Amino acid sequence: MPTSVPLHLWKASVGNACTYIPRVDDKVFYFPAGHSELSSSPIDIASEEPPVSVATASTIHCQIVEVQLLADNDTDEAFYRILLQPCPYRGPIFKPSSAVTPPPPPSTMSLSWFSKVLTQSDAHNGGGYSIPRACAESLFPPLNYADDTPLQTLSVTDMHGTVWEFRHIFRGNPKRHLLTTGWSRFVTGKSLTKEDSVVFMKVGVEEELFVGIRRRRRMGELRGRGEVVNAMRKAWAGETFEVTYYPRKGTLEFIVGVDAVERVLRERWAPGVRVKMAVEMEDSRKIWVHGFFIV
Amino acid sequence: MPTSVPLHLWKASVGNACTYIPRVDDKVFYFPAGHSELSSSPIDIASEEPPVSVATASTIHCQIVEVQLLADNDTDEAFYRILLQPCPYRGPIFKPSSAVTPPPPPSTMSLSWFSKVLTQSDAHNGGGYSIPRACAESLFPPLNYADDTPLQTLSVTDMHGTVWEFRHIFRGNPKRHLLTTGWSRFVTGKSLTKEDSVVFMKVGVEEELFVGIRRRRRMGELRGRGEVVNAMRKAWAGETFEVTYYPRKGTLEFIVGVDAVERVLRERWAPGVRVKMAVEMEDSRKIWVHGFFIV
DNA sequence: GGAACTTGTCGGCCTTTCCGACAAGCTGT
DNA sequence: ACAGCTTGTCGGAAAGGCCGACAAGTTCC
Repeated sequence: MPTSVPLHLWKASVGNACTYIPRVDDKVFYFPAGHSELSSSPIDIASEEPPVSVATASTIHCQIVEVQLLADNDTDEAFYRILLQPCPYRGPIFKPSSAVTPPPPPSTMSLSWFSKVLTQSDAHNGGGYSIPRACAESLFPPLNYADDTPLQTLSVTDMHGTVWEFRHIFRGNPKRHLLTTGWSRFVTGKSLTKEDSVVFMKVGVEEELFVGIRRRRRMGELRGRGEVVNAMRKAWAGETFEVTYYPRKGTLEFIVGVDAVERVLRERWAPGVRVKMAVEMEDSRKIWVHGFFIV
Repeated sequence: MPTSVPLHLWKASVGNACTYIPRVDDKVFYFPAGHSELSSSPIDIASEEPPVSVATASTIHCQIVEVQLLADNDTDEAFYRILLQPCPYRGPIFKPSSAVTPPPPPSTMSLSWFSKVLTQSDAHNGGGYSIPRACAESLFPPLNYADDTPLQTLSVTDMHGTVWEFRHIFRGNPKRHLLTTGWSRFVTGKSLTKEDSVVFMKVGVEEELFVGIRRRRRMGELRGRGEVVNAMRKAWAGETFEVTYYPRKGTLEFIVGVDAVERVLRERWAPGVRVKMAVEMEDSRKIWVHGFFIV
């Protein structure tokens, strides 16, 4: 029932809220404890009936059997549903360091994207949307700035294939980019509120435009208690099990690629080690962060 | 490229603007003269180069090879495109009079429909649509008339599968049925103007609602000159040819079922014969017409 | 031919949303 | 710290569209 979403759109849609993107045949670690935190009602492993003997296993090594990258029908949010087969973990396989992190297969499809957290004004007031200048200039077709008030109509496709039209105008004093006509309909249609994020994406040479949504926070991110307990039981029994995960800022990831775990071990990272890393911000800028590795 | 439309919706959509609906294997008469009238620029058969020797043939008997019932992408209008194979006409086949007009195969799918020519107010003023009482009562789900101002939201699918939502309210003094919210968007979306017709249809036990459009008149009804001449040439040469026809009030039908022609002959109708016939009006009412058969 | 009913049009008014003014906040120097 | 740029919020104004009043047109007796 949920809409299947192509990989590149799915990635841009979740942004950096999801560090690991599942692929078929990948080896991963499943963290039951993390999973149980996302249950809609608390799971007390000790008192489950019949007992969940998984309690002592902090992680379960699995291979991914099937991957579905999807968009939620109600909220438009990108999420994944995967099938996992528990299998023995035989320790890290030695690879020459040059081959340790194979570069992702080069995408033949160009994609640029820009996300913005909706302000009060964007979400309700007046019915318009302030487009960050960088977004307008890097994603949308160029306006004719010779005109008095340059404007164009944008056709943007959402994750379900529905096309939305927006009037993009450059006006006011000082001049700024705005979405006017059509924006209000989008906001009500998608039930967007103040702190939700909207992601505009430009794909390929035809420069087709897409739009994704990251919700501020929602009850929906919790999975049914039965679903979670069921997955834990099956995982422990060694049976194939299914997991649904909504990537979201601040939501624990309980499926982690083996590579990532092993890299931590290999690099001998430990609390206190100084790190410097490039972080992609919500608004697409990159910043450097200096700090200490904590856990 | 145009959308394919199921038979029952197609029928309701054209209403009585099309007396003959093509079916594969049907025997029909093709009237080149009628076809040429619908060319975008006049066809002078005498001066066509190379010559169109079809001039003397007033009708060409054909069998239908292929039928496509379609909806125009731009205007939503129902039209058909058929493939015809010219074949010799061997005269009427004798049938016992009881079998002369076989009843159409009983449809397992119920369909009711109601059409209305848009008034000035419907098409522009105020943004609402006056629903004829009979339309509201026979097609739309029953309102709760105990309420002060009964209202409901209708989901209606157009010929391309797009769903439109309309607020249906029963208000005013005297009370009347109206479409308000959503109607204006439909009018602009479909570029409807004053004399266009809108057809609401209810299908099957689930009472799904559909909407079709009959345009008031449009240049588009004329076919390309080359297309028409080409069909005429091929027909005369006995080759399979293609014909596109937009049924419209007052547009000559140049494909006529053999049955219809033969019935005229059989009944010995001639100019001056008195007739009395049931005519289905645009607004779905039936009236009796007394008059004289003219041609 | 008259009463009852149906529905097209209109002006009023409420809601939506488009607009520039202004200023807060950020960036880069 | 300051100048210049970007963009969030606001009140005014225009447009869109919902409303009942009214009356023209129709149907049914």
